Amino acid sequence: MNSSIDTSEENIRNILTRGVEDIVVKEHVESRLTSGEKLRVKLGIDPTGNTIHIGRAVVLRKLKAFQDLGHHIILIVGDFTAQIGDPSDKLEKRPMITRESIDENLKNYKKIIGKIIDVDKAEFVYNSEWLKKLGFQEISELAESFSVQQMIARRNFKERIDKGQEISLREFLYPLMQGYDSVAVEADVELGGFDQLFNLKAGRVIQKHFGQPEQDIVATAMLEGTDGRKMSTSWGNVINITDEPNDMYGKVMSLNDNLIIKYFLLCTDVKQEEIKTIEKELAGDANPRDLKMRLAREIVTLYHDKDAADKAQENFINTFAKGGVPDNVEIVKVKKGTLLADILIQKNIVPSKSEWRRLVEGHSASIMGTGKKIEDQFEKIEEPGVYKIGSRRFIKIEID
RNA sequence: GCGUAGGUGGCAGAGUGGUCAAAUGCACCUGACUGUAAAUCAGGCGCCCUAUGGGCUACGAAGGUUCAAAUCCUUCCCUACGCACCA
Repeated sequence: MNSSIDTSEENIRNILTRGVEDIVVKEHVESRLTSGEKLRVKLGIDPTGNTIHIGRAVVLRKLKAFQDLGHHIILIVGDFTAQIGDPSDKLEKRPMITRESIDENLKNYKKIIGKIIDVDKAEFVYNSEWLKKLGFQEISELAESFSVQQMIARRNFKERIDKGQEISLREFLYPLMQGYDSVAVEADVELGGFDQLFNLKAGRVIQKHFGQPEQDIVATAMLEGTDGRKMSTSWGNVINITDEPNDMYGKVMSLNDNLIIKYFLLCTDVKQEEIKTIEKELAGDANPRDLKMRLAREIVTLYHDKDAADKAQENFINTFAKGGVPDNVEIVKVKKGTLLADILIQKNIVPSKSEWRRLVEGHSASIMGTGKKIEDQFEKIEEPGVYKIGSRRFIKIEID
């Protein structure tokens, strides 16, 4: 019995339900959590990205919940596996990554991840440490535990096969490696996104092979991006946990209405009963905007602080609801008579003169407060003021 | 290695000598409408030029044929699929 372990029923229930898509051997984890043992909780992290978005944060927050209960958390840095490319979240082969960029990224990663978990109390290990040492004999033995049928039945692989796309044999080895990680750290529980389920389960198989007790698995729900599609950096529908408050707030506000509840559930600490109330309000005649504002505040507070959230909200209301000026507008001093287009391009507000011409033709540029639209692409700056281009690009111009 | 089909704008995908800065869809930008969005409708979507016009760059790379090439030829590079090799 370890007295530092929190075994309260409510917390345990929360940890096993909220944002959880699937649990393998639910009763088993439940009883272990209740037992007061200090569990070794594993999460594999991918050191290739340089940002963390709130979709990935879901599983990290789950890890944090385990940490808060007093369990030992272990983050496996997949430096070895990254060289192969995890097929779980892609329908295509992933490019392999170099050693140097992994080191570089980890430093960065730790800093970011510190916003969620207590990095000092967490254990970080590189999986190359043990995977590098495996010889062909061991690998063959590991491979014995899986069948080709199992592999090709996986959704990701199956889709690729159906499309006639190539699957490298080494991609089949990925689950073996991730599974072996569990053996190396003697994991009691492994966390992961629902898309990882196959790999997570592989850990059980391999642990069994090595005579270890099988780990339990907690697979978290997947979070859609702001537009409702899969969250992906290349779609631009991503909220990064390192985003500036105003930016983060704005992105949450641009969320599809039907994702509000899911975001509350997966991305905030708002109590579940309270979320139920919000759900009712949403079904009633509440303005979704207001609930979204609440959501945005919660999220900004989580990754920045309450003060930043207040300011971001004020800024949002001011800029979008009232059509005012955001508080972080860039200010430039220019000489009277300067070509407006030159300034805008120089400041990267507008990418090219052609683009600027189109914007002017579309009546998208104006001087705030004066109601003056800019109708001439060769407009010269005659008066100071805040120039608004489109709905969200601003620049404050002062006469030098 | 042999064979086949291909490599086109952010992506998908038409075009196969001039009418092609390149259809269409997605994404993106702008306007209208709204409740911040979404949906819808309208416009735009290589760059440059004070321009209902002109120039430049672009269809894997390099050369060539032609008055004219994304389109034809040559070489090269790359991708997928099949066959062969491994047996």
